[in-house]
Amino acid sequence: METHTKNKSDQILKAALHLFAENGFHSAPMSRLAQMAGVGVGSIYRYFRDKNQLVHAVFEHVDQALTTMLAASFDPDLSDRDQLIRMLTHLIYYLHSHPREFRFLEQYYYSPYGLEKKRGKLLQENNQNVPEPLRKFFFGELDGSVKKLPWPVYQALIFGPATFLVRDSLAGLVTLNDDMVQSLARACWDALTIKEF
Amino acid sequence: METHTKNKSDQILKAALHLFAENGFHSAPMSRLAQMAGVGVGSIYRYFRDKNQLVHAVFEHVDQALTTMLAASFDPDLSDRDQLIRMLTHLIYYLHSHPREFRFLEQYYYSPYGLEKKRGKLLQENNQNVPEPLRKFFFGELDGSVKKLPWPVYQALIFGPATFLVRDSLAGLVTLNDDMVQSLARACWDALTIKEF
Amino acid sequence: METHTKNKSDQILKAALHLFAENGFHSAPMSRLAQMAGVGVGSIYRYFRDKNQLVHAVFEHVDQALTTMLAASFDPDLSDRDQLIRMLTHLIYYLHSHPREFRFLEQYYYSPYGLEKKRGKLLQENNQNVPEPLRKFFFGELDGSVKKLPWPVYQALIFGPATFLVRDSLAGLVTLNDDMVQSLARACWDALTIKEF
Amino acid sequence: METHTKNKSDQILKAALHLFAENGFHSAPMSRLAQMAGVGVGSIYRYFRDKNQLVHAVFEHVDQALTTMLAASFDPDLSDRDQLIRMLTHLIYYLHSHPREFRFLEQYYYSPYGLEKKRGKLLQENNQNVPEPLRKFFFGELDGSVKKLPWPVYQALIFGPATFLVRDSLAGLVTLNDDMVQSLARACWDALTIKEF
DNA sequence: AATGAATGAGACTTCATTCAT
DNA sequence: TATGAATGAAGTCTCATTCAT
Repeated sequence: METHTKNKSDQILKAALHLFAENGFHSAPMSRLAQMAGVGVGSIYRYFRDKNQLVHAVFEHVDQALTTMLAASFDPDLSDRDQLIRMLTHLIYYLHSHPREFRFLEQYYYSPYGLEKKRGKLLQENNQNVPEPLRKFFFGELDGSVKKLPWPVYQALIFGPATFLVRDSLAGLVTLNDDMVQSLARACWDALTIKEF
Repeated sequence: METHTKNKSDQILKAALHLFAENGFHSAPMSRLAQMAGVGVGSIYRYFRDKNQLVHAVFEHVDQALTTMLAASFDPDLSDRDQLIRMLTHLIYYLHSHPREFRFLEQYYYSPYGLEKKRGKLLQENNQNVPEPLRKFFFGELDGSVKKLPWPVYQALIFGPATFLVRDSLAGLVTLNDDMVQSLARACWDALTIKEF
Repeated sequence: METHTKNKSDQILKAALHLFAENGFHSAPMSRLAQMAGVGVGSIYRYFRDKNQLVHAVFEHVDQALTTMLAASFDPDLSDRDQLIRMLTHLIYYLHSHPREFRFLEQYYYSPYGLEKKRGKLLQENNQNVPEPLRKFFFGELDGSVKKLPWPVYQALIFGPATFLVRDSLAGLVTLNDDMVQSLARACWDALTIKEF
Repeated sequence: METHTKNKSDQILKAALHLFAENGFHSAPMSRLAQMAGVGVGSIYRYFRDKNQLVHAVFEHVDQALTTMLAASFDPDLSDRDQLIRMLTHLIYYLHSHPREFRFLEQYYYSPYGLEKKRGKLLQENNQNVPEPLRKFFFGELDGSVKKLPWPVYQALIFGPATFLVRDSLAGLVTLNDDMVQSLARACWDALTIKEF
């Protein structure tokens, strides 16, 4: 009974993620949310100032989990190429197996909510959230045969395809399989490296 | 005297695009929309059954313009590589110079509205909207040194990075320049082709 | 093409009767009404000041037809008893075979529309609409074994049962047959006459 | 302190009865209704799903009270004739002294609202609402000199005249007095019984 | 701390009526 | 005379938020 408060706040966050992802922010009344979380409507306001703040809190929560997962995917023994492929593979499978989180993030980023938070983006230049060992993958500080590219291009090349694929998969347009994931991750590496003639 | 305000239905569509892109679907009351279009509220309902239908109509409109632009970017004299680079370049500049359309499309796709329309996606396998000469770029029917890839991977590699970059640009995180656009487009081609040692 | 105007007004009246009876006054938009009548919306307003007046006009129309039918049911050769039975029989069959008129009248009488028109009631004491030969049946000026009754009671005893029965019939609660009609009409006569011990 | 305003749901029901009876369903906006009930608009929707359901709820309420009153009019010591007369007398006086209820019922029955509820009619064959001791009066299971009549005819003869009279009375066409009520109730009995020569 | 009844601003939509053609 | 596009007042209903218990 000690972590009572923490539990209640988590229940709310969980219900919110569920409802937001499934119905969109605007078809997720606080009342239904409270019901789903098993708490009173008023209680939500004890933990979150208002609905806006709740939305942002859900984002932080989901974002945090994603970052943690990415950091855990790091293996110092791998080459840069293998590490990149590993990270992308993990990313794709994670998002694919967490469809609520993915759907939430998409709605969040591309809605007015997300724009308020422009500067909170995961992939921003000196974003403290990026786990140290992965920084070089985010900002293009790789060596060897890797092209010198502006970092935004670098990020676009790495993360654009992965999210695009997961999107199609969750939309039901594609059935994901290992072959797709592998070939996509390898192609991303190819995009970064210099072609030899 | 009849031509000073285009079609009334177009005025509405235009105002809707504006408001939806700027404020999101749910902060765009029909009343404000009518005001911005310079028509009575009731008039909107003469042209569009309800708000939902208006949203979809705006999508069709924007989607159509985008498709037309892409088709116009085709030049039969170019090699596949150059044609791909040209198409991506046009796409990026178009989206960048039509921020309302881009913002609208993103909100639309990643909102419950867009999901209703899942199967209407621009990039779907036998989407009639894809202009004929560009089909090979959408579905990976390129030859030479191009990898055999599942088409969803193919599309992800081509369109993922471009939209990712435009997104960052319009979010104010990046200032787009020709160098970025060129290097991104070239890298996309590299992602598709076989590395030679 | 000569009676063009008359026709148009009648078309409107007819469509109005149809729609009012079927949907109720408030689910009968002028636009649908115009459409059903095959005229423009604006045209209705050339023949009727506004919707209210149209409703009243439909009433006059229906009321007129009913009165005419009743008058035609009079046969000077019959005894008072047989004449009453004949009149009630005709009334019941008429209403039953004109369900739209019946439903309209009921809605009209028991709605605010009808109350405005209180004094227009068919059965009012010196209502000019009551056909002369039938006045004695409406106001109790019958002789022989007929009770002396206040005229409102008189009317209630005659018309109350008939309308009640038709109501149930049109509501689908009862399937009308000749036996019912006959026994009801005879019972009405019995209600008016003195019981002998 | 809790008893000074009955149940909030009852306040709403009462205001609704008032407004519906006086103005008709369609001139009784939820806002005015809320105001009259002394509650916020939103509160109505806590107790009733929508306006339709409110209308039906008012009906149930009124119908219940009427049935209760009728049941209370039963006196086992009276002959069938006296009991019928007593019941009709009570009915007439009740309706006359509850004009709002009467006006509401009429509007309800003869409007699309009532038709939805066709089969809920008070006088339907095996309506559970009919109080047991009165069933024989509703369905014609009387003996002695009473005619064998189809039950719809039976009901029409009993209830048709009474409601007809009250209607005229409340419409201001007649001033009700005991003589009228008595003579009407007796005549109803006469309508049911066999004439002896 | 927790609750949920109460609230009312504001959203969407309908439809009687007008008026320029 | 006939039309129907245009209008906006008014109606129904939702839901974020408050506050007394």
